[in-house]
Amino acid sequence: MPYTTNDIKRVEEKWQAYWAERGIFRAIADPARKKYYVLEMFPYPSGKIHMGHVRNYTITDVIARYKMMRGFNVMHPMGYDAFGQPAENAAIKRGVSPAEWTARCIDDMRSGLKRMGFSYDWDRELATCDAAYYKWNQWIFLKMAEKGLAYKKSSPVNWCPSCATTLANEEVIDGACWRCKTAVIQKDLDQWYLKITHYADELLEDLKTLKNWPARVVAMQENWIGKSYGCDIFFKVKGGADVITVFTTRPDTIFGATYVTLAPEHPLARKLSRGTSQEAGVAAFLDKAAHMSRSLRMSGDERKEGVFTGAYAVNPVNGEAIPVWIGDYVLMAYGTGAIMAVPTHDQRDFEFARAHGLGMRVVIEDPAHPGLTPEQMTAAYEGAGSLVASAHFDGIPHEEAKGKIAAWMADGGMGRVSVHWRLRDWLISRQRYWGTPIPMIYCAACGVVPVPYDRLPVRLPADAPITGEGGSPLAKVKDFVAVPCPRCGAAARRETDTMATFFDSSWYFLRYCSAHNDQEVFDAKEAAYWMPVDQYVGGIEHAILHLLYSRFFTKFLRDAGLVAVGEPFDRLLTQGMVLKDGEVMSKSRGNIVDPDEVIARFGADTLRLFILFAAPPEDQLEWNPAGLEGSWKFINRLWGAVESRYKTASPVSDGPMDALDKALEFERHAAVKKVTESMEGGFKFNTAISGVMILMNAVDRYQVPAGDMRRQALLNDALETAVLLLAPFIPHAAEELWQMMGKPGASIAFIPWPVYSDDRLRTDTVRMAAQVNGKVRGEFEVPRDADEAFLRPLVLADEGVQRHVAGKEIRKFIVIKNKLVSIVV
RNA sequence: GGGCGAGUGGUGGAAUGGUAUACACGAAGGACUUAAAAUCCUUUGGUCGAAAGGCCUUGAGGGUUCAAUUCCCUCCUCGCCCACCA
Repeated sequence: MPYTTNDIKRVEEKWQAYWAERGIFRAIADPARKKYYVLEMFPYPSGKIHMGHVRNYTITDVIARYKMMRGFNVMHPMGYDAFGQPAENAAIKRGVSPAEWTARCIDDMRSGLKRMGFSYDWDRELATCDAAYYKWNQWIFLKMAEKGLAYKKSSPVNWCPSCATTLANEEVIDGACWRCKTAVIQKDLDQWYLKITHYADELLEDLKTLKNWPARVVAMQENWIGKSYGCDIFFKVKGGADVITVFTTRPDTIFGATYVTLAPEHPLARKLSRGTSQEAGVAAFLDKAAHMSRSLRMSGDERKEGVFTGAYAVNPVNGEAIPVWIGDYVLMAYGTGAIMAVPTHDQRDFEFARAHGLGMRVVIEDPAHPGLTPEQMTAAYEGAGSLVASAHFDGIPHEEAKGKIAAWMADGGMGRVSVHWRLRDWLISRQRYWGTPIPMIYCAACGVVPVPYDRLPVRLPADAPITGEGGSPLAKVKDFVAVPCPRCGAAARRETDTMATFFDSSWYFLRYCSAHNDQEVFDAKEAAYWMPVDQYVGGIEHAILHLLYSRFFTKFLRDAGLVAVGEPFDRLLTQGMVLKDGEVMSKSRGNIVDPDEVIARFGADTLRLFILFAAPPEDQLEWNPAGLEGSWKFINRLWGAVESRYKTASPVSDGPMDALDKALEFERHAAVKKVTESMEGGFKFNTAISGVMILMNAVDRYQVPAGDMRRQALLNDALETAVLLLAPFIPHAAEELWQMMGKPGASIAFIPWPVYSDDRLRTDTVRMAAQVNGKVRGEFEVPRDADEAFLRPLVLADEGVQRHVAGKEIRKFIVIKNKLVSIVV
């Protein structure tokens, strides 16, 4: 009678095969039906699925199945983000080709996913390493190049010496490679970029429309895009023609500028020192800075390194000549690579000035310390105040002064209002093998020539030597490199770098709409129906990179006329991590639990139920073997109840319901309401499941005398409702139980979601509490909607209430209908 | 340094102004059993009390309110993200 391990295996395999054979979850665009596109972040196939995947995809699967029952035409696809470095590492370590290794990992993952019973439309399965997919990466790249949004330039790039490749800014974490943690250094290279900054304003503005994204993800993207309003101010170099343009967000402090600082990479840094006594010192400093890794240079805390150039710059607002320094705390890549230093009102400038004995002048008065002199200061004053020592701007509050001074400088040609962004263009060239070849050709006569569209894909050669040491493996494949120029026919050579893999994942959600179209990047009609993704689910670690790039690609493809929407993901849910013993479950920590072992013992339904019940989806989830057994026990109880108490001989209700019947009906409707509201109000699966547990507790209490058809019918209803409500969570058991109940239909996934009626939840009497001075002193069973006239004598007669009211004056008697009365004495 | 979030029983968690601790796990006691497992029943925030009942309790302190886990202020702790971004 209990649901044994053998039952589980039999039932789960049976329904997985059934779903696959019947194509139950195949999605077909149908304009007559309302669509729902539910998507998880596709996995990198590095082996078998792990608990993080299981959690992510279980969440998505419940949403998909719930929406099916709500009548939506649901698309729920799956694929593999299959290019990337681990495949190359495997090639080096185990001598197996990346293609072969990846194919094997994909097979492992697919079978793991199938064992979980996910409702995928497997017909849409894709892998980014297939030429049928990456051909369209190349196509998109060429389209971007046509619009000037993909371009090549030489510039200092982040270089990981260990991976021997370039990294995007987004891939540099704390100055180190996001993958191997090696310190990243700066290196000049000729590389391909995507002009994401073209969309900076829109990427920022449209964040406001993403009302169903977690606020923190929106905030993170906002910070990342980093729009700053301020001024560019022109400082002429004394005794020369050069002009140093600085960027500041604090034009109100211009009268307090006591020196100018250049980034070490600034074009004037070396030039200005020439012929001065500082020349040798500057050269030494610049050499040192150039060879230092970014993380080392940025780790200087308060020890700000710098050197005087020997030159002076003229402050345009007062004609004062102030020294020009070079400082390692100024970044070439942000603003103009030069700043005006106001040590009294900027902590970094303050520290630099103190370290190098530079001048200071107070220009914003701290209301708490009027008349403060620089000598008395122990830190910069960055707060609010009015201007002093600032010519005719004295006395103006500093916020107001910003605009006034900016306008005044602009009028006088001293500066201009400006906006600077933190966001930089996206470097996509990688000196790697296992990625999409960049479809460009270099011809001595014609220059950089795109591969013609009709010659795509540029296939990745199977035989590149992968050593992991420096340079692009493709450069060593002669047959690949040598190519006639498409324009003049002369001997030319191919680009041998491949694309960053984030390129692949920036549009895969569009490819799913017509996954096997070999004529177009995707079918515009299909995309028009399915897009945007209604619900996207994935890890917070993709809050910036993947989501920002996907938004960028969607805007580009919209401008290219291929898709109507400008934002790809309507709702976003970031699921929490899976922990064990308080630490993130990971292979390197050696604290992983293998989903397959759990499935073998308890089944996929139990695993799903545990993961969903143990915590809300956004929260961290602590792995708990006892909780797992609890979930198994609950499925067992349900199984046992249906098996032993459900009667299929279609009993009909006869006679009016008594109090016990009404109580069961109440619980049944309450459960439907609770689960429905938990789903609609942000997918609170844990409370949804607890709602069904409460119903099952009521079922257990409900006795059906033999032959009592009315009660049997009500019990049947309750059990059917419980099975339906649980169908998205434990689909295998639900299908089996539904079948045991003799119910028709191809799958429980398409049985309409149960409805509840508020009438059934409205009881004749309600329990009310009585508070005296805010403390509960009594409880009453009273008729619904009882008013003060009814309640007052009743409540005041109560012994418990009397104890606290007797002999005191009743000041207030407040009735909150059907909830409580509050007495103040 | 900046931003965002969190802090509730032994544990995971519930409640978003109205009876704090739903639901589950764990624990204790009991039934069944030769025994164990499974299952079922009872109890389970702390504290004082024989009991009735009282007092305390949602990180700490204050405030608003008849009523605060929920709103406001101050502080503490933890987590995540960003960070010499001018």
